[in-house]
Amino acid sequence: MTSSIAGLTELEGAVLSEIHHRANRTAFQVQRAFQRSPSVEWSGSAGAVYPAIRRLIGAGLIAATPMAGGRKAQALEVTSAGIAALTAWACDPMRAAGVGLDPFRLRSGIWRTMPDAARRMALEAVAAEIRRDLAREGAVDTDPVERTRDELAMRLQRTRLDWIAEELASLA
Amino acid sequence: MTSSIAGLTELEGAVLSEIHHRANRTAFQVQRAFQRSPSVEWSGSAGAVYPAIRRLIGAGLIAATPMAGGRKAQALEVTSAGIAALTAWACDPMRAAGVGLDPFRLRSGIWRTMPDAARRMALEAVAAEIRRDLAREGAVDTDPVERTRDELAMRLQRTRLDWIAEELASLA
DNA sequence: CCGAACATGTAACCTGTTACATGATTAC
DNA sequence: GTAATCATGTAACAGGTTACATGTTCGG
Repeated sequence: MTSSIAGLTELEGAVLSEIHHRANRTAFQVQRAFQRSPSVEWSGSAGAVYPAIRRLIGAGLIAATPMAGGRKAQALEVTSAGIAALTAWACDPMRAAGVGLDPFRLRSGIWRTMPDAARRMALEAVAAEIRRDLAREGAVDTDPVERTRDELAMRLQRTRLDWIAEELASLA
Repeated sequence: MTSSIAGLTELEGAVLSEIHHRANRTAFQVQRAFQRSPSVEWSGSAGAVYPAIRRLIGAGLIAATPMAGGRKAQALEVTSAGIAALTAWACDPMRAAGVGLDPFRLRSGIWRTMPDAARRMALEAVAAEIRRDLAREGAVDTDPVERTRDELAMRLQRTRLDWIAEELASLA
């Protein structure tokens, strides 16, 4: 119980999950996973990932052991304390049920204030972008954890498309 | 065109919208609106709102005029440049279509890795919290912009509830 | 041998958070 | 008069972003 971290941040939880549930054992692999994932909002910048991992190691939630081979790489592993923290973070109902930062939702009210022509154009542009996103997401991820996240992202996008369709219909 | 702000942040856009589309004319009213709104993720802290307004004034997107009466209050108004910036911000398809920071989505994959009993408990706790949120949101907002946002928040929560129901059904 | 990918980090900067400070006005 | 609300701000801190620095290893 060396943990000095009371509640994990979203990034810290995501990092723990990345190491524990997915095959990412080095800090670099964790960072790259964030960079490649199109659905995650963070940039996966080194200036965020490496300090986060250092914090987690300091708190005893991650253990780092030098890897065999010439590479400087350190093999990361989530400790039992880390698993407990990760579970607590993932299962906190208050945080899980939060709406989060939803750029679409934030803008939705504003679109309704716009004149019909501009509104229609804006809605159709966003719908096109969402369809592009859905097509991209069609490439199935091999990892079950990420696949589940993609699945929910697609549901969210379909919900948005439905809403846009209703808005456009109300304009016609 | 004194604007030194290239792209508005989410908070800056929300502040402009708050002043322009809703009746909030002073910095204090804007701040309070953020604090009261249960759906917005930011805390509506003075340390965020006041500097944001100062930036927007500096960029010429907001005009501030002293209000009549003893109060120190300044009446804020979105300038024409501000309206243009707000519209551009609201209608940028890339940003509007983004998934955002979704705590539920981030955790969804992790829940699937949990043993059935714990998973069921976690899912039901989150579902209960979502239902509580939906009940709260039932209180209809008088403002059309905020009401639209609430409506979308409720859709999102219902989508989540559906997903949880399917997950629980697959466990049975 | 050379470029791409691996691997780890640091520094300056920006923005949001909490917590505090200050004072005026209004309702009771 | 005194408590609540209005109104504006600052300071210390936390955390993420970009951009840079550094060196290794592997494939062609």
